[in-house]
Amino acid sequence: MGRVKLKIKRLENTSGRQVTYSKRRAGILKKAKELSILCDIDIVLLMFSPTGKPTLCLGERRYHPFHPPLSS
Amino acid sequence: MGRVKLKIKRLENTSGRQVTYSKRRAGILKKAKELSILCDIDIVLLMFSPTGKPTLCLGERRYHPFHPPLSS
DNA sequence: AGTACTATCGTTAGTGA
DNA sequence: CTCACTAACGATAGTAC
Repeated sequence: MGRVKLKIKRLENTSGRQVTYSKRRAGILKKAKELSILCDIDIVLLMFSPTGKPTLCLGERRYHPFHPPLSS
Repeated sequence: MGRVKLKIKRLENTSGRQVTYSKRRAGILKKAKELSILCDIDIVLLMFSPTGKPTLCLGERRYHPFHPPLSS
C-alpha cells in the first residue's frame, strides 16, 4: 500500500523501522479487534517495538472461562 | 474493504462468521509476518476460530534470547 | 469445507509541519 | 516523535464454482 511497493525485508534505517512499526502496529491492532468482534473469537496479540516496548492486545470478546466453542 | 462496507459488529450468521474468519485470519497472519520482518521485531499472535481451533503465529524474526533491544 | 475473481473499501509510504 | 494528508497499493465481501 502507500505510495510505492515495499519489499518485505528488514528496513535498514532505524528511524524508518520505528515509523513503519508505529503505523503498522496501529493497523494490525485494528484488524485484531475487528476480527474478534466480527467473528466473536478470542485473540491475543503481543509484539515488541524495535526499541523493546511491548504491546498487548487481548481482543474485544466478552470473557468466557475455558474458551468453550460456540454452540450456535 | 470488499464490495460493501461492513459494520464492525458480531456477524450473526454462523457460516458467515467462519468464512470471514478464514479470510481475515489469512490477512492478519500476513500482516504479522510482514511486521516482524520489516521492523525486525518479535511478535506472537494466537487466535481461536469460531469453532475453537487455535492458530499460533510466532513471527519470522531470528531468535534472540531474552529479547534484547536493537542497539543500532 | 476451499479456490478464484474482482470491484470496492481500507491501509499505508512518502511527505510536510 | 507525533500528527495530518493522500496517492497508490493491499485486503476482502460478494459471487461463482
